[in-house]
Amino acid sequence: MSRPEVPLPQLHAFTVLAEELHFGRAAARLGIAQPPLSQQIRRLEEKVGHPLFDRGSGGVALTAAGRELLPAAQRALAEIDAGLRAARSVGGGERGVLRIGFAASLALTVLPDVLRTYRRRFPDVELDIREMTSSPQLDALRDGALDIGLLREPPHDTPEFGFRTVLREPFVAVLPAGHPLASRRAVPVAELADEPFVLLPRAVGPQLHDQIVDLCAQAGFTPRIAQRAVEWQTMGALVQAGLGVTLAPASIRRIHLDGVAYRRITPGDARTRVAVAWRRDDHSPLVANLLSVVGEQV
Amino acid sequence: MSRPEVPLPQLHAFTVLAEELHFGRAAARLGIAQPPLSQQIRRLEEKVGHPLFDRGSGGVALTAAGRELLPAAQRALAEIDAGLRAARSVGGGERGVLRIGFAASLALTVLPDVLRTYRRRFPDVELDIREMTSSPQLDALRDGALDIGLLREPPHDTPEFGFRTVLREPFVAVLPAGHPLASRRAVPVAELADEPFVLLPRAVGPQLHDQIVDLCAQAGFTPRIAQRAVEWQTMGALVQAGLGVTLAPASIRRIHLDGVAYRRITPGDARTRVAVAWRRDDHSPLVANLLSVVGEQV
DNA sequence: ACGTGACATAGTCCTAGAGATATCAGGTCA
DNA sequence: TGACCTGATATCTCTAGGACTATGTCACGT
Repeated sequence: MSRPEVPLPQLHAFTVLAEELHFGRAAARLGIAQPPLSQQIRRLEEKVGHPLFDRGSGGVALTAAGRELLPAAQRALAEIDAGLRAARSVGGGERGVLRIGFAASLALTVLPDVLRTYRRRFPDVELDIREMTSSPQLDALRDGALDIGLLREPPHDTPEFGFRTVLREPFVAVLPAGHPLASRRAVPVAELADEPFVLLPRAVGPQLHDQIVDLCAQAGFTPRIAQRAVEWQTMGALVQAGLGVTLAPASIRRIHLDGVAYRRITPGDARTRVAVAWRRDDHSPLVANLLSVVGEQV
Repeated sequence: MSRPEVPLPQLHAFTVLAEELHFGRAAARLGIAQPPLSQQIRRLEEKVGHPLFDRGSGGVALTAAGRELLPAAQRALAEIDAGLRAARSVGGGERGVLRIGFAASLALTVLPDVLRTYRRRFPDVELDIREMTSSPQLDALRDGALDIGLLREPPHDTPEFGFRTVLREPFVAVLPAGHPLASRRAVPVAELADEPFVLLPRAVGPQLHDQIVDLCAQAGFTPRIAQRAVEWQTMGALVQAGLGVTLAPASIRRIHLDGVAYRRITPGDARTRVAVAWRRDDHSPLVANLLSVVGEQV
């Protein structure tokens, strides 16, 4: 493809004149006077090397050469138009694919909230959502397999990534409804010392796991872990069945289960932090938009 | 389709840079220095409203918006390129459709000569060739159903049409080989006075028909027409079968038939004129080219 | 620390394109 | 024949685009 020979405005003028077949009307449609239009056409004809219109008495008509050029010119103009529109919509983050990783513990709380808001603002963005634990999320972000991570307790010594806190939530005690402690408004953590615990496997979320264990340690005991479960629903079911109790982020309340009680704990100052993560050198508008949506929401 | 927003050179620079992914090399390919290329890209990005390239360390890469725009820009440039080429080839008469009408009597002589030469020079022109008698040819030319006519004895009071003589040929006598006159080198027309004649129907070619009858009249007789035939081959066969003689344009000699003799006539000064005809206000390059080919050939 | 490669920025120049107004020329039709 | 429509010409102005050279900045490798 060599350098362009003809300016686009001339091709545009050409197509309009080809439609109108009348210099005056075509010029009006182009918003210019008639003489400049005559010039544009003449220039174009000079560059093509042949007349494109027959200006005989009885009006203006396309020549064979003009009929040959017209569809090409129309397609080219349409291509550019569509291409610019597409580039703008993608560039503005209105369209595209956004790959989001999320920690399992957010599946029922933060994730749907964020997605709902984002989809309402950017309905044409395709969302590719994958459940992943924290460190694989960061790995995937690093090598570009992921655009956004949604995780708990982000590390803070990583200038490579940006983090924005979405939620800081306290912990609650999860008890069988019939448990004696369930009659209290708030449960002192120390009182759970002798209870069997249901907990997530450490590998699934080391930060959260350690935070819960720490809570117990601060209350003066090491939890006896009777059962492990990955999903919060499963964990709820285990508690319901009386296999143990647990401490969990407060958003677990959204899982309503008969026979399971959620109670504040004392001390109640511990918080688990949920954040979105992104690669700092990723300036994709999709990411920026998601972050701004998150920002509004918080 | 509204007025063009971006100049083509910018799109061209964009596609080249997208291929090279290196400002220096792309500029070299474009035959310009690097700074102007940077400017072009910057201007384009401003008009699009979003960056098209990521200039991070580690080289230049297309952004999502750039990836969106690239194929459209390439297609548009290719369209224009192809469109211009097509228009030029059609405009130069290198390509297109040329509709030619011809009189039956030229089917074996002038027509193939003209067509052969023309096809060699303009192999991409599609030829639409139809046998037509003279006046329908002129009618068809008039209302644009035909581009070129090839006929005998064109009328001369028609400023509407142009005519160019292709051939002026004498008449010959067509005789059975065994006929006494066939032993002569030249046949006086007057000697044919008592012979039965084979002639074309007047409606098929009034000018030629009348010219032959006139030849006889000048020799002092009115031909007795024993048989009519439209095609020259048929006429030859009739002569061969001894049903009569005839006078015909000399190019009929090209039809070699055993048992048929062609002889000069005396007086030998009568000529029949073959001409190409075209509409004077038709400036099609196809027509012009055909005329110039005919001009060279004569 | 220093050179080098790669791209951006600044400042300047030139030209082609696009626009306007005023006027001319060739039809058509009343 | 003269008014009118249509397109072409002539002339002028202005601007944006495209080009250059020189210089700056930043990251990277020795």
